[in-house]
Amino acid sequence: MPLIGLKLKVVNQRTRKTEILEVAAELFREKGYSASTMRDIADRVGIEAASLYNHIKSKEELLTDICFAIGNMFVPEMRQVIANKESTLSKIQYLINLHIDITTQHAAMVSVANNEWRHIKEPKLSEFLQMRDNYETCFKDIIEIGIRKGELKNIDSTTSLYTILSSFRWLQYWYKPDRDSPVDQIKRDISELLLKGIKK
Amino acid sequence: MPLIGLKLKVVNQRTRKTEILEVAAELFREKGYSASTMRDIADRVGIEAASLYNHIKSKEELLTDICFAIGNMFVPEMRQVIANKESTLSKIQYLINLHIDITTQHAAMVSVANNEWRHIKEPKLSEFLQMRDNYETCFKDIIEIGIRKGELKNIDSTTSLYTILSSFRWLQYWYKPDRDSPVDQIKRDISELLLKGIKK
DNA sequence: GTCTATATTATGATAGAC
DNA sequence: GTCTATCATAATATAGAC
Repeated sequence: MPLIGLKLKVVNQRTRKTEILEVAAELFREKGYSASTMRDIADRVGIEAASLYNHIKSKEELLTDICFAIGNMFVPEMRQVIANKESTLSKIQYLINLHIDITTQHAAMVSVANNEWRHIKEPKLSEFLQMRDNYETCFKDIIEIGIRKGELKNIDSTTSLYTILSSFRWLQYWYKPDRDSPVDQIKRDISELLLKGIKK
Repeated sequence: MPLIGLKLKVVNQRTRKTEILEVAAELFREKGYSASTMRDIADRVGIEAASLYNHIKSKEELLTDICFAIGNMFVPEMRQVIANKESTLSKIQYLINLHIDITTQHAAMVSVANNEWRHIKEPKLSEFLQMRDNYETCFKDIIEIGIRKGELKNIDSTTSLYTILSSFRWLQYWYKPDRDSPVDQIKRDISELLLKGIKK
């Protein structure tokens, strides 16, 4: 199962809107959505705050676009994983790699989608939460099937799911490509830890 | 090694300041520090915003108090663990239990200390980060000694450390005592997963 | 597409009566 | 210790010139 479909429309064409989105994601990660002002964003882009409104409708549109851009990277991948006939372990292995790839390639946006989604306004908020909930349910189903098939230990599936999903969180803050191990090494290390444990 | 010293001065005496701190922690977790207003806090306490200033100096004092309250729960525990002569595995086991206990007992404050510390102002911010950095360095040393002694697999210690620390994060959002497994079951499940892996 | 100027609203915090 | 009234500031967003 090769990783595909990770590219995102929103960061493909290098338009001004793309630039604003990337600057906003970086700022929202650093200071949080509420503490980041339109002036902050405008400063980094190199224009006046008022000029931003020629490219976007509102500050909240920036947040919503970022969160859905990340969500939309995971959804089609999960569909593929479910459709596949491989073992539970290789499905989980694939999802671990997927999370690490997306997080290291889009660290700022992943951080915003993980931590700032609360500030999305209805009705988009419900849509986002439903997307996330659906993803988690699919992941949990994979774990539960693995337990029934005897591939996985009988650890509570909710605990397993959230422990695994949480365990990637540090990457969005700490992973620096130039300082840390290469991504492939991180994938091997995290997979070893989650699948077989730290104990020798 | 029994868990001791988890009680906190700040939540022991039921004063008005205690109440304000608890309300603030809950609000900061729900909406983030920046999006939470003094009027929000005052509403939940049942007084006017101006009255809060008879008990606290500023909004930022609330944040700083919360973050250091949590930090100060971990520091003496880590000192004890280091001084102890037990095996690496039982030290890690103890620290896992410690994180789960503190997080389930003080979920809102842990969430704030983990996610809102960026808004602490200098010089307290540096002090907080140094405390955290020191804790992480101690934890990493334990892992590295375990690898050298042959108790742990040779997984990159930075990756191991942050993967383990991150893996508890879901508890601060998701753990509901009435809905989920009891804390002791969670401890067993997470320990099993991190120490020996999900694979059967 | 960017600017200056500004409307509108909300914030953290203080002063002073009770 | 709590209130009402208010200050000073800063936020998002819009209008209209260039």
